[in-house]
Amino acid sequence: MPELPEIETLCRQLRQVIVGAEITAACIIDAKLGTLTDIAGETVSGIRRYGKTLAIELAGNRSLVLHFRMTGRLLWQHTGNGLVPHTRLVVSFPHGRLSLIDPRRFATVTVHKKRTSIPLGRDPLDDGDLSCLEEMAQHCTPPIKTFLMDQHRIAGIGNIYACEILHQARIHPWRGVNTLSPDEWKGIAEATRQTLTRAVACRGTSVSDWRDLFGKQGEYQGHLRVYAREGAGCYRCGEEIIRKKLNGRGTYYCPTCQRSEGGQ
DNA sequence: CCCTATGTTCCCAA
DNA sequence: CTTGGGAACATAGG
Repeated sequence: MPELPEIETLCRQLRQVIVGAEITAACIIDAKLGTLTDIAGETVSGIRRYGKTLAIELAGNRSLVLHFRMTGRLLWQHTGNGLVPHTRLVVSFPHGRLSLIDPRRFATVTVHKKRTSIPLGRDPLDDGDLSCLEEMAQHCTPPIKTFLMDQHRIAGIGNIYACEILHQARIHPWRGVNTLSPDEWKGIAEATRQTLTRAVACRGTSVSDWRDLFGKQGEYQGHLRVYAREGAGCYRCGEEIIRKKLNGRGTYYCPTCQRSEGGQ
């Protein structure tokens, strides 16, 4: 579920709520998550994001590292009501508690020592300069959409935003990366920066499960131009939006706006 | 029963 | 060795 804009939303909201606070207890509800070394008594010193990975940094130079996979999310509650369905982990603070909710149970939680070093590619928001992408692409041939979603190259783009970025840049998802011109790369970099920035401003995309830290839906679903719009008209040219599979993922695009050689 | 789902990793074949 | 595809993970919803 959550891609870069959704994790960034959680990051910003968590900074307002738990930085400087002391963890009073951490309770694993779903044994599949494994066991957490004791973090009770630790103070939260900061929140960081690495692509789609979220790290809650602790003063004792460890961090709680979360990956939400498909359906994971976090919920902050001031009051100690009953657990909402699918709660897998609860971290308690004096002024409220943080729950990890995850119907499909793919999410992971680990405690890392010191500064987490996670082998990920460049962050499209933190490192504004994406000109390195063109260079990386010279030595490989995958379709541009596959390339954008490869977390070791650029970290944070998933299926929804890959589709949206390529529509904005007017590039066909199947286009081989080694066939793109410098101008097209500029367009992709710009579309990436703009799409992700706007999605963050909207607190993410709630097409199904996604909710922010306080249980509220995001608003970017109202701005989607191709994702989940199969058969509907392209807002730019009126053509019907197509959906085909690429690497097993539903891939939405406009066959007119995103026409190009080398594609299906 | 069928298919789909915002992610990642592993296995196997070419 | 590399690349690409599919399955697996587990669950809900249409």
